[in-house]
Amino acid sequence: MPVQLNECPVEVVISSLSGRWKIPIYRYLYKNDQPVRYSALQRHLPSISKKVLTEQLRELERDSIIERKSYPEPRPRVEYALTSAGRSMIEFLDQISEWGVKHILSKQETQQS
Amino acid sequence: MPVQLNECPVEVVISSLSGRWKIPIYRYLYKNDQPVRYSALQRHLPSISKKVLTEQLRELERDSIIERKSYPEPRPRVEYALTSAGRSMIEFLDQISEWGVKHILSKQETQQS
DNA sequence: CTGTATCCTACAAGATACTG
DNA sequence: CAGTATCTTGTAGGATACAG
Repeated sequence: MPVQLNECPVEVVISSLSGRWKIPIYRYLYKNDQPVRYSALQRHLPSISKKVLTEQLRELERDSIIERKSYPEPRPRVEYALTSAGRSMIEFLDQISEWGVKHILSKQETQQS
Repeated sequence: MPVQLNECPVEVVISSLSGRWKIPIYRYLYKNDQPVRYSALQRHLPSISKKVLTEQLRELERDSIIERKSYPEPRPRVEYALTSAGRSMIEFLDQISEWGVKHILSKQETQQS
């Protein structure tokens, strides 16, 4: 039986987390635990350009991991936050982290910086 | 505090699973539960080229997810299998799958094929 | 402040041919 | 059988300038 192109939920989820800045964005939103402004993300990720930041945010939004709220006030303001689905990813992310610490960091003991 | 470039184990693990064919390869090795020949992988993933297959295998090997054993017999033979670290990924992969089924597939109910 | 619009580069992935 | 070696292409990501 040949491979089924993207019927596999694991592939879909992995690829939705695969952008260069997606995990850092996720971590920041998760840690803050409240809506965060575009400019705050920009400040927190100093080496990201606006184009790329917007792209990564749009993709996370398309994948229902974050949500975007716009307040077109005198001073325009946009806030991003994890959806409840996004927040619930923490369970497997924690397990991934644990796996990584166990199997990656332990291999680097013998390396010099 | 700015982002730490790849001190984050989650980023490392996600990116080690991010290749186009890595999850399909993983799934095949996991399902078979025994060493699998290069040619068997090729047959199972009909649309992959040898160059790409070899690349993906080398990366999975570098990341200690699979191991390669070569038997330079009359008819050369190479077998790939999950390492025990690789096999232990199944725990979070299962959780990812569960998350995906719950949050992705359920959104597609309203789509037509 | 929160974005687009362009342009550019690097690299992942594919097609195809050749090899020990 | 299990790969390299080349060449090509698509796309992610970055630099920079402009805009509502």
